[in-house]
Amino acid sequence: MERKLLLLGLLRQRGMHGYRLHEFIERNLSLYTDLKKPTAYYLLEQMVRDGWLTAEVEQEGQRPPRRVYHLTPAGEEAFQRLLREALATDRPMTFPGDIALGFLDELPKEEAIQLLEMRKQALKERLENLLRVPPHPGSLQWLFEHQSHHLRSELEWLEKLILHLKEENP
Amino acid sequence: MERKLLLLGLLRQRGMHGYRLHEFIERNLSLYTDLKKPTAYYLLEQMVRDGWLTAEVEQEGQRPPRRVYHLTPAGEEAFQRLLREALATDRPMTFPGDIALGFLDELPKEEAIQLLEMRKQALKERLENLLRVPPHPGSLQWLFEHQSHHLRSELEWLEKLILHLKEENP
DNA sequence: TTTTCCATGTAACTCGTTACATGATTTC
DNA sequence: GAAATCATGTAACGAGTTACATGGAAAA
Repeated sequence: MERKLLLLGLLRQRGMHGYRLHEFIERNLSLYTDLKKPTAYYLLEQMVRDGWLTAEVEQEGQRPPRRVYHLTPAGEEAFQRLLREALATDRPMTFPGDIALGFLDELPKEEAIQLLEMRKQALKERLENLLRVPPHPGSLQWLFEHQSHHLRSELEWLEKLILHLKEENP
Repeated sequence: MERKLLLLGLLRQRGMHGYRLHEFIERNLSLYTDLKKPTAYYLLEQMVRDGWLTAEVEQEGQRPPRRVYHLTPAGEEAFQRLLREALATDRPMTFPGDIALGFLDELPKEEAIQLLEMRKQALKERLENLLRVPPHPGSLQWLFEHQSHHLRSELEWLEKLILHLKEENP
């Protein structure tokens, strides 16, 4: 549903065709969501079938025809509903990389530390890359803020874990 | 792959049949992973086909027969490989609930704050529930530590966001 | 002139879930 | 006698991905 919220929110600001939409998301929001091209086209057509969007074909010169999407009143309603729902909902998150932590004691401590240092290094680079991104307009900046808060917090946690392993009695 | 790592890691400690395995995961690890029953059975059979596990049928009295799984040398190798890989890998995470933050400014500020307060309340309860869990043995405790670190960090962030919205000039 | 861009899609597949089937056995 | 437990699975479905198809136009 979050993906539909995203598409609706962007189309609400101005009508677009699928290609532009996907391009915009790739360029500006790839850090916060990953919406593949076929998925985007599929969801758009689904929302047309559900009466949330209209699609008019438009052609410029000899370029390929475009299907330009706009919100219907039902689409606007859906957007309002999905937005409120998403904001008010706390979603339990499960970290896929975490299961391995449960078997940390199966490795020699030296090696465990070394592997975690590799993870830390990659995480650090990801954070640095994120901080290089120019600021987003308006509320989009909150996505950035949340992401960077999370990365900093993860880094902090990893450092604490590594330190703890190092200081443990052998 | 994380699911297979989990199954391998548990079976390595002692052989088990699918039902017990799933039961154990449900009881002790449901906060950190969700592995449905049919998925467990499916993955186990897949690993038998791949030569990672052996399965011997065992029957106690008139109870239903059990397929008891044990690691083969190839299974042990796979476990070692998957464990190292998972520990060293930093996985970019995307928060599904976040997209809505990008449209925060589409709502009256009062309502936005109110919705986020609801999210905060749910998050708080989730944290409190987690803290009520008795400690896990050995490395499993790290799963708990990471989860609770993350929840505290999320709560902190949400509080900062709400505060910022409240203090913004109208 | 070959590559990249524009623009839309389909087909096949993977991973995982839900709902259901089976049948004995212990518990209420 | 009814319900929950033990134990294994299948079938159908859903969301999303990858790889591919098409074909003209612009750019290198």
